Amino acid sequence: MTLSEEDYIKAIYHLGKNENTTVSTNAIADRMDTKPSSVSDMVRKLSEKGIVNYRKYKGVSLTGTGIKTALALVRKHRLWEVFLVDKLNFSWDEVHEVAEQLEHIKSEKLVDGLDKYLGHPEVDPHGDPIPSKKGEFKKSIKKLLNEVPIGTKGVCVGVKDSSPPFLKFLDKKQISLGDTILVLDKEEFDASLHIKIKGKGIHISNQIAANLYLKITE
Amino acid sequence: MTLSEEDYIKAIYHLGKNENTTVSTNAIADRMDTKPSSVSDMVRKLSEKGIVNYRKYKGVSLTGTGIKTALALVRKHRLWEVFLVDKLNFSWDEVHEVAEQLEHIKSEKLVDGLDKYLGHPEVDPHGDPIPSKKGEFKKSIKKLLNEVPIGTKGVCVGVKDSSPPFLKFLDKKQISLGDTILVLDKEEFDASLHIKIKGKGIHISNQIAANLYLKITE
DNA sequence: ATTAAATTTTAGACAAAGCTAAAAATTTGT
DNA sequence: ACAAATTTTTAGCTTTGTCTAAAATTTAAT
Repeated sequence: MTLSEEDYIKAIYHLGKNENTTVSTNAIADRMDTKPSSVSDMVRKLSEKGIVNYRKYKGVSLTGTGIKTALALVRKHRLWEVFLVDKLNFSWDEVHEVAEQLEHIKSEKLVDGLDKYLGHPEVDPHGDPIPSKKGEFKKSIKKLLNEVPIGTKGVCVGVKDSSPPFLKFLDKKQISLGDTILVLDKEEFDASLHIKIKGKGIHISNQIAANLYLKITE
Repeated sequence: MTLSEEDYIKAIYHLGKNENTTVSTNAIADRMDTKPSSVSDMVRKLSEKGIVNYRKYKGVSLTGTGIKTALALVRKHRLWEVFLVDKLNFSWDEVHEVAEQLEHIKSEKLVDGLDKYLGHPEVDPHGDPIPSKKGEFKKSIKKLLNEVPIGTKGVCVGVKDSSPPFLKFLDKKQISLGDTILVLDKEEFDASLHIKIKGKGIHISNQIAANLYLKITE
């Protein structure tokens, strides 16, 4: 399996999102920053290898083998992201490019060792789930913080209101993208929230919560 | 800098060992398990890029830039080896192949972070010195354990007598390749040694010491 | 439903890195 | 010193992955 083949497999996997969705040549070319003609060539090759299902002009989808390969790559990518953030103090937004390289390293022992060393994490720093060795993983969805039930745990992945005052407020409260948030309790009176973030509990208004996106795995 | 170029640079560096020694085409081909004709091609390319000095039929040597590149690769390789052994419990002899892949990952922040995370190690699990970020490092030499002065610290890298009884003895004493050994004291009477290994002090005869190779950085 | 627009595939080239076989240069043996 | 042996380079071909331009197919629009 070459570098390039692996990149195509990942692209097809991410574009196919939900299931065995069939993906268009142009979509792949766009995502990979290459030309449709190159995609045609590679897709034919992957098809001959039994990694994708392909009918000319009709789009492409991953076979069982293809999905397994894709999940192994995603697993590696996300484990490395956890490593970079947890152990080497990379920040949320610096990890992707490096993980993109690291995911191509071939060594089963390395991946297993890393997984164990990191304590078998279930999500990466962006809140996306990490497939198990067998390829199992939970789906994750994005919701506004004020819409989730008590007890929900997730990663803060975005803001709805991106005005400077709001961002400044978040900064003051020490809430940053990538932080894990646990919803402890809700006030009935004003729908304000008690949450746990960075190890300590804080109290935020419903209005704040209504502008924070949480990625949760269910 | 492509993967392949980096591999050639490392090969030339290791063959040139001591200094700006000029290296032969055949030697490179042998070490890299490729053909001399391929080496000729690549060497011409590296020469055009200012990474090696090259005169047809006269051999090749690294330029200043070339040496800097080589040292950066060696640094990465050895840091990863330390990571694999110290953090992921790889054994002495499993690390090379994986480090060979990891050394090609491009990210200054990653290398610096790894170095710091590992506590700025000075030698890899084989006892070979790790170049600093600036490319400085101590030479290392191999000596028999009974020939080094008190206070010497090194890594056990080999045996002179490889007979089963001796190896069995080492096993019983829990002395393995890759262990760091510190010479604590020498008995004048029988030249036996007190050494520290795996955190605890033990006592070994001169005869044993005379059959253990230590790699020390001076 | 037939043409126009968009998408996809093919054909032909190119660069990187390798190989084989043959030519050129260097080294060695006598 | 000169022929033989060795080493190194060149020439030409292959594979992988890419590109451009042109052809084929599908989709959309009137």
